[in-house]
Amino acid sequence: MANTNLMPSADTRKSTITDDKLFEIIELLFFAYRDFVSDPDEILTRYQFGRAHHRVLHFVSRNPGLRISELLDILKITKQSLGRVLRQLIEDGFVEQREGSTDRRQRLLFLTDAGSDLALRLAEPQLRRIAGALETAGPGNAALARDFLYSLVNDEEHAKVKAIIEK
Amino acid sequence: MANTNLMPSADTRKSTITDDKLFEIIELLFFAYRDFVSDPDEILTRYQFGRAHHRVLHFVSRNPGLRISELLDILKITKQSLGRVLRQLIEDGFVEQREGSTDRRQRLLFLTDAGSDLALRLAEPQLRRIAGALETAGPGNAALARDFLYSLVNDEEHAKVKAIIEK
DNA sequence: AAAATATGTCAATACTACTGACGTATTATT
DNA sequence: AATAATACGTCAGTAGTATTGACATATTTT
Repeated sequence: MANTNLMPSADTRKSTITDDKLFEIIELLFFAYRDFVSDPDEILTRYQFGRAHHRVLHFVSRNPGLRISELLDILKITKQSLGRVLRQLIEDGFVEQREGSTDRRQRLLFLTDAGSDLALRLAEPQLRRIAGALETAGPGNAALARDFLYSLVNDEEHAKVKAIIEK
Repeated sequence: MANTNLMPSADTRKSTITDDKLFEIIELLFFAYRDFVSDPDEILTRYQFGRAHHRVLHFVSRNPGLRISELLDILKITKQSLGRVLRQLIEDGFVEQREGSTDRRQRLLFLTDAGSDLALRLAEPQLRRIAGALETAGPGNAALARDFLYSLVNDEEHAKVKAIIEK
């Protein structure tokens, strides 16, 4: 399998941007994400929690009454993976489940007061980091950053993502 | 621990951007990264590899002759974690180690032809995704996206990251 | 009554990561 | 030449996240 020619050279791809510039952004996405999650990670270890717990706390915090199936679709993990994480959060008193009022099969998710507090403490360094980055990049660039990130998301997820982030 | 007041409200933080807009970007970073790594992940499973293998292939591909210690500093993982991943990549013929010419303690890392091929195949969907996002966002925004991501990186890492991405 | 939905749970497995310690080869310092 | 520092490898033990595939229950829809 010498050269399968899976990557056309820059001039055969209709793009004005060089591959070197694209590689820069690939690497910056790695570095940015690495540091972006490092602050919450540090807090989470004190609770014996990991990133999965953070994600649940975040999305339930932003969407009280979220259903299990919706959370699974957001996180793109399996029921089993979510199950253990959710059980720990409930046992430790950060998350509550309530029966759906119209559909009693549903287990709607809510944060307790302790859960809300923790979610805020986890969000705080990330909010600070992003606010700082947007100030460095200059005002008015929040929309550009948002549009760029949004375009990175799979097309078929766009509608769902839009519905989730716009509160 | 009712309200520890760890998050000042928007008006006490000197920022023109509302928290809601910042939360949008927090969530978009999650969704963008989730989908950004999904294509390579799918390829990697065929080799029984994971994301850590991808990262090694990527950074060695971009920096032939990289030292173990440099790679550890980039990935921010421990020697032990890197050790197993590297051993698998070497056993499977994707990575080679060579003694440093001036310092024989060093194990300089290089990709084999198979390793280069795999690195390219893994990079290809990510290059495409980013090129597409930058075209959607409009030309000239590559620099803005790059600056925004760069600002998200820890300040004390800026010099190192700059040196790595600018090839 | 049957089918579909929402959720929970089991066992087995694997990837990534950690801490802490110890060992070896090589180079730099005194 | 002896000592210290560096670069790397490796051991054991543990933990968090994730998977597949199967099976079970309660509830709602058809």
